[in-house]
Amino acid sequence: MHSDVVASRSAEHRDSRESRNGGGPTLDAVSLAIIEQLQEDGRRPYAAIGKAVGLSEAAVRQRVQKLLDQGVMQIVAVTDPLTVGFRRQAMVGVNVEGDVESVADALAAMSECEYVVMTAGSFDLMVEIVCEDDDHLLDVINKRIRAVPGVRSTESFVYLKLKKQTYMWGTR
Amino acid sequence: MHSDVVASRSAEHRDSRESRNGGGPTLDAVSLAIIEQLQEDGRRPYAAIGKAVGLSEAAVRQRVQKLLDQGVMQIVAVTDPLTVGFRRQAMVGVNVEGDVESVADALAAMSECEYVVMTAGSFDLMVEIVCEDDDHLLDVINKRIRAVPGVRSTESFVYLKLKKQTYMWGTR
DNA sequence: ACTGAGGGCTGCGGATTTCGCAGAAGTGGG
DNA sequence: CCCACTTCTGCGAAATCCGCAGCCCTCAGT
Repeated sequence: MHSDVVASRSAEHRDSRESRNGGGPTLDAVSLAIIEQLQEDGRRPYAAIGKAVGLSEAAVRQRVQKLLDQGVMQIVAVTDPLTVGFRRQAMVGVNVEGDVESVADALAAMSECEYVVMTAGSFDLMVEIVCEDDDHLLDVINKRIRAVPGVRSTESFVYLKLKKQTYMWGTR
Repeated sequence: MHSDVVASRSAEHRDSRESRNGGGPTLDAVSLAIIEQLQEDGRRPYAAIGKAVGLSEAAVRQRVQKLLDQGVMQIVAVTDPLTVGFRRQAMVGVNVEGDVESVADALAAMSECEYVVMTAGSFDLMVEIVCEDDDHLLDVINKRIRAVPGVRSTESFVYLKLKKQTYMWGTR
């Protein structure tokens, strides 16, 4: 049933990942399998996960705790704020002059920013923001974000409808 | 400790939400409080949640189950794919001629699309895609997405570094 | 006003899961 | 070879999850 995962565990000490990113902890095939289990159901019991990946309940528990401590993953409830019904959302593309990373940090410090990513392309930064209402949204975009030193320009995309939201990569 | 939440539960039968979105179930203050608890820790025991929101363990369990069944929220493990180390990601802005929603559905059906949202602004759709490697990314953007009927043009923003990723709205 | 249906909450056992710890097994450095 | 370190296993105790029966409240219908 799960012999493939078990076999790969002892066969490979380290896989080829981790080489490109700067500082991420190494993940073996078993931890990946555990993460996939928890992507399907964040409350799945450790014993069930252990059966699926070929480990004891206690071992799964240790690895999950370490993954959480290291910040590799987090187990949380996610919702569509628009469905929940009380927020205005937008994606904002940002162009920066000077140090992009410091601007990204400044934006990430804002509580309204839920998602900040550095990109290649006609924007240097993409930022997802969540607001109370239209006034709040306007304030955040035109006052707060544009006020950050180094922000040259912004372009906003107000959310009309969220069509898909998954966290199942690696499971397909 | 939690008297504010308890008081508000009996004080208001329904709050003013749900009016703007098309079909989302109504959420009262207690369900919101439960969701906030699970946004902090998706594995928090029902009894602890009940103590925080002023409900019995069984009642919390019923509500959580209903929220999951209704699709209002999901409890999952989330990671930064770049930290995990084995994917290429990009945000793609899409312009559409004709029916935007049908194009959105077509893109949402693709397994590489993790996030699809209809927007107002210079893009009709924003799509986040997750790929194996650069070749896969190129293939998805230039062949698969552009091949969808109604797609007029696309613009890509390859992810360089994810700076922030939270699910804590409503908790601040 | 009475009644019956429906939804939601509580309390309570029994089954299951989580938790902490001690011991075993594998690994690398001195 | 031995020691320090890490990781896995097994197991009992404590906590949690789960299903169920009963109660309360609301709301239509008569």
